[in-house]
Amino acid sequence: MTTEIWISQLQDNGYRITSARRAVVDTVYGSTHALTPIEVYDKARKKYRALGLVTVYRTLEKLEELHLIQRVHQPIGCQAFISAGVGHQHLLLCQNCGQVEFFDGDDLDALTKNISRKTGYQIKEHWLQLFGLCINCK
Amino acid sequence: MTTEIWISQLQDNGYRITSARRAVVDTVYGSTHALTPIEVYDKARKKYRALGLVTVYRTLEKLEELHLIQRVHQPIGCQAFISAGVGHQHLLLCQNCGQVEFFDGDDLDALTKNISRKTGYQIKEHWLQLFGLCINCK
DNA sequence: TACTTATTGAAAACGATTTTCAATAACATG
DNA sequence: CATGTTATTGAAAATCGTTTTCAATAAGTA
Repeated sequence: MTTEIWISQLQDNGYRITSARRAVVDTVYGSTHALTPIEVYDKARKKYRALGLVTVYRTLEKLEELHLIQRVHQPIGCQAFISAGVGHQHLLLCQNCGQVEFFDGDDLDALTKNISRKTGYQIKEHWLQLFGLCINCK
Repeated sequence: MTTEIWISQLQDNGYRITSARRAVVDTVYGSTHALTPIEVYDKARKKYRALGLVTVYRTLEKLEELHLIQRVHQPIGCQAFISAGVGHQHLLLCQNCGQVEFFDGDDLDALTKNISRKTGYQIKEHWLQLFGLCINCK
């Protein structure tokens, strides 16, 4: 698993491969922390000085569109991104250091069926996020 | 259950009761849809024309601080507010009409214990939101 | 009724994001 | 490998949502 997977995904979808995009991909891919556009910009500029913030926004937009990254919602704000897990996964965030972990325990079927019956809603999607302290921080 | 409950909550916490605040409270209280500051502004101005947008922001801030309203996170954005349910509750949103419903099925204890064991995290909080189609829209 | 002080709305400031635009570089073609 | 087309770039300007500043006003107290 390398950044080349994302690069080929971009390529396969008709996007050109540039130094700017490589720098953004290298920064976001494999990060264990959700990064805001500015944070991506600061980090990526260490690899490619000429990078512009606008390009960071545009590249993140494309990566999200291809489902390679996903937006992370937090009490502080909802502008940060993390590489998307494979398949349907949920997030577990450390409230202290910000580390993000994935889990896929989808025991929610019983719950959603139950709610569906009670409310009459046809449930299509769910968001589940856990917050806590990681092994190092607790 | 009337808006007077929120009014007294504000009063009890040392805030003065003004026409502007009444208009905002009247608008948000009991709304079945999550409302953004601008939406609150537009609706509330029908009750009190002199209302300023700034006051809407400031009043929403206070209502949130008193846990009378809560922020609703959606794919479109995270600026909308809805009156908070009593106790620990989760949201169910209609993807078509935007109606918001509460449910409290907290069968998540087993799930969180499971994840906690697997990941080593000490889990403190969780966010769960369901999306679907309400009875009228499906 | 008068006084103190929180609250107000307007305007300005601010920060994050988007748009515009001319220069540049990716990559397909010859 | 050279050339041409066109997506992509970064800078600057524009825009949007939100916050701050400030003098005028009105709520609640004495």
